[in-house]
Formats: sequence, structure tokens, C-alpha cells
Amino acid sequence: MKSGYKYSKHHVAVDCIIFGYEKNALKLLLTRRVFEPEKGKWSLVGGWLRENETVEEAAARVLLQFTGLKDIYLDQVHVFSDPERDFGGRVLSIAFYAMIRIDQHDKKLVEKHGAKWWNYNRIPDLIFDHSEMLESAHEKLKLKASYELIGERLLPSRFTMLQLRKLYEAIFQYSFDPGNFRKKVLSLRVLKKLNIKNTTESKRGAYYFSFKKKSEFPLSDRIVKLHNKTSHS
Amino acid sequence: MKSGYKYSKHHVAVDCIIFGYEKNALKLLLTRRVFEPEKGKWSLVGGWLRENETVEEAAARVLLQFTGLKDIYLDQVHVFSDPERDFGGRVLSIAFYAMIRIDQHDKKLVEKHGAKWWNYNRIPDLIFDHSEMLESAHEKLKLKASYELIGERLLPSRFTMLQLRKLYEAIFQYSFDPGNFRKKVLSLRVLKKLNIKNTTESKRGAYYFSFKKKSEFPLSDRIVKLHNKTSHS
DNA sequence: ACAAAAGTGTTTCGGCTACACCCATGC
DNA sequence: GCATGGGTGTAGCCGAAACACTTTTGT
Repeated sequence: MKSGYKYSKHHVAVDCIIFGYEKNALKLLLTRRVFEPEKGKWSLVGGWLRENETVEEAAARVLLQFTGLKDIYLDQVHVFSDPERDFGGRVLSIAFYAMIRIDQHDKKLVEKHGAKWWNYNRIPDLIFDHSEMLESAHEKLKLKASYELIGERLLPSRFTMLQLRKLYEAIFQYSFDPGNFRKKVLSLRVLKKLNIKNTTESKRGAYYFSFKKKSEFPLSDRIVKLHNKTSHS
Repeated sequence: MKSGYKYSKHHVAVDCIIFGYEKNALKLLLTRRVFEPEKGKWSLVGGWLRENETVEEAAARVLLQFTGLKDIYLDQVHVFSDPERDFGGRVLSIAFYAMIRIDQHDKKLVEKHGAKWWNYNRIPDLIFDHSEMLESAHEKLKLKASYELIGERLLPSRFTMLQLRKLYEAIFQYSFDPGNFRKKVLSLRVLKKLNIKNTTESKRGAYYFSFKKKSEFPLSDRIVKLHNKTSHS
């Protein structure tokens, strides 16, 4: 592509921290690096940025290639740009984190690329600064999860309150009070209770929930409090 | 610099959203673009990434060049990478926001570069996607200011509670209750009251405050609550 | 006298926490 | 019967919000 600029150019990569959730455990998709340097070592899933795409498109392309999934949730984490970070030369890397539903992805693609899902609390050593990227991504995930109820992109389409809570406990490494967690989550009015019970995880059986679609949100939820609010002068 | 990689390379720029604060108003440093395309139009302060520096170093270099200041607070905002975003060719831009004390910077440098401080609510049209960058930076600034007391890097070394509150009101575009704001801020225990009064902004006079240095934080502040806390199993 | 900011006190409200308690059921 | 998760209720605490009120001083 043409460019009128005459300054130095740089290799740019995207690296994806791909979170998944299965069997009450937070997971991460890692791959063995297929070229030198550090060939064969465990690495985040990444790829090179091409001429005519945004970094988001590059990350989505990499995700598609490794999981067969489109329209995956992606969010920029940070740019890592230490000139020495990649032993093979100066490479900027833009880290993204993604959330995918493990039950939906293409396992054969994962195998084909020599990738593997790892339990989040047993991650092997990673190349370069990938551990640092992972940590930043985890922080960002926690921030997001503290602002809004996540799970729609990690859990199966229906799930019990226990499964949702275990997801949060895995993300925050913290035990939440079951009753309080339930009340808080339900107060957000983003879930709907299904008339189906899961009986595999408890004797009594627990109702399944799913995330409401946009069209299912009632229009009449309270918009403003009924008393005065200080407004800007 | 040597590189073993054989993939396409990209122009990479940094653009800085430089916040300042003066006369009870939030300000932004903008410059006139000095080369084509869009020469002469208002733009964020930016520069090209060089071979042997991080993007943070590039941003700091640009800041030094425009303000004469070192050790400025800088934080990554977002990467903007639409192939069409820069009319002159494919350029990735990494946006940073910075906070500087207007009273400390070198005004001659600003003039020399044809830059100018703008009142935040009267920003002119900006080139490319710079308005979008600005908006993202503002969001990020608000997030930071909601988590911790900022002002140390924007206000003079001593300031009144009124000045601090006006800063927050400028950032959030919202009027805060003076009494409640004061109590909240003081409860954070990060400010110290000086024995000097400012009498220019009120008849009665208001004590100056300054941010505590690290060494001034008491070691004996309560660390944990004295009752049990649910811990992770 | 009055306006305007400084600074303190008080009441109310809502959300979070801890925890008690009953339910349903498989073992 | 008992252990386990499901699910509901409630008392206490704490911080935010609203707002009253006193102080000080320049005009």
C-alpha cells in the first residue's frame, strides 16, 4: 500500500489471551510456537498484522484460524513494545483478550495447530513477555466482570447459578456467599430463569438461567430515581 | 535493527492527549499539523515511533519536545488502526493520555511548535480520528479519577478544596456537593492540610492542601477489618 | 446587611455482608 | 438420617446523598 511517509516501519503482531470455561475451571488456549526463535515453547495465540486490516481484524482472524469461531468478544489489553521483547527482532505486540465458549469451538482446529486448553491455575512457562500479557489481561477481565455480569460468552447458553458463581470465583480467586451472590446477580435483571432444572450438580436440582436478549429487557424499568439529583450548573 | 522476520512492516505513531488545568478549567494541548496531508489543521501532539524505543518512550519524547517536561504521567489509551484513518497512508497510532502541570511547562516550546492550550469544552475540529482518541482518553481519565484521587499532576503543588473540587467537576461535568466532596476526599487520607490560607478565592480564606509524599503516610492505618472475611477455599 | 465560600453536623436511605433457616433429594 | 446444594429472609453496618447550619470576611 502506498504511503507518503518516510519514517521507520515496524513489525506488528497481535497476541490473544483466550479465556474459556469448562468443568468449573477457567481455561486458557495456548499453542506451541512453530518457528524460531523459541520454537516449540508454549505461547499465546498470535499472528502478524497485515497491511489492510485493523488490529482487531487481525486478532479476529487469528481467533477464527485457531477456533473456527467468528464474532468473538475481543478487547484490547495493552501494547507491548520493549525493543528487546522478541528475541527475533523488534516486534510490537498488541495484546487482546477474548472470551469463547469452549463447547462451541472447533476442537480439530485446536489440535491441528498444536494448541491446547490449559487450566488457568496451571499455566506453563510462556515465551517472551507473554506471562505479563496474561496478567494484564486477567486484570482487565476482572475489571470488566466487576462492572457487568459476564458469562454469556464463556458459559453454555444455559447454566445454573452455581456455575455462574463458580465462574466468578475462578476469575476472582475468591469465594462468594451463595445467597448474596444470587441476590446481587438477579437484581441486575439481565438473566431469565428457565423452567428447566439441572439435577446433575445437586440433589434438589437447580433452575437453569440464560442471559436475556436485548428484546427481552422490559422498557419500563425505572429510569431515574424519583427525587432530585444535583445537576451540573 | 536486524530482524529475522519476513512480514510486512507498518508505520507506527504515538498521539498524546495532554490534559492540563488552569483557572478552574480543564485544558488540552493541541498543535497545528506541520506536514501534509491536513497540514495546518489542529491535531493532537504526536510523533513517530523510532526503532529502539518503547511506545511509552516515544510518547515521553514527544511530551518533552512540546513541553520541556520529563517524568510526565502517561497511560496507554487505545490503538487506532483503521487502514484508512490517516489520509497519508497506513499508520497505526497508539494513543496516550498525559496530565501535566501547566504552571511548570515551558511556554516557549509550546509557542515554538505552534501549539496552544484549548479549553476542554471548546475544542476545535481535529484531524483524522483524533476526536475519537480524545473521547477515549477522557473516559479513561474519568475511570482513573473515580478510583483514586487525582490532581497531584494537574494542580499546583498546593491547592484549596475548591480548586480540587472544580477540577473534578470539570472532569466529570457534574456538580458535587461541597460538604460531601470534602469529607470524601479527606477520608482518603492522601492529603495534608497546610497552615497557609488562600484568600483570593473566598472572603473567609481556605486552607491549602497538598498531596502527602509516600513517606508521610502513617504506617498504622487500619489494614484489615477486625471481623472475619470470607476467604477462598 | 448580605453574599459567598469554608467548614461541620445530622438524617435518611440503600446496598452489601454475614448468617440463620427451611427445602428437596440422593446416598 | 444426613450431607449437599437450592433458595429465602433478616439484622447490622457503612458509605453516599441531601441538606441544615454556623463561621468568616470583603463589599
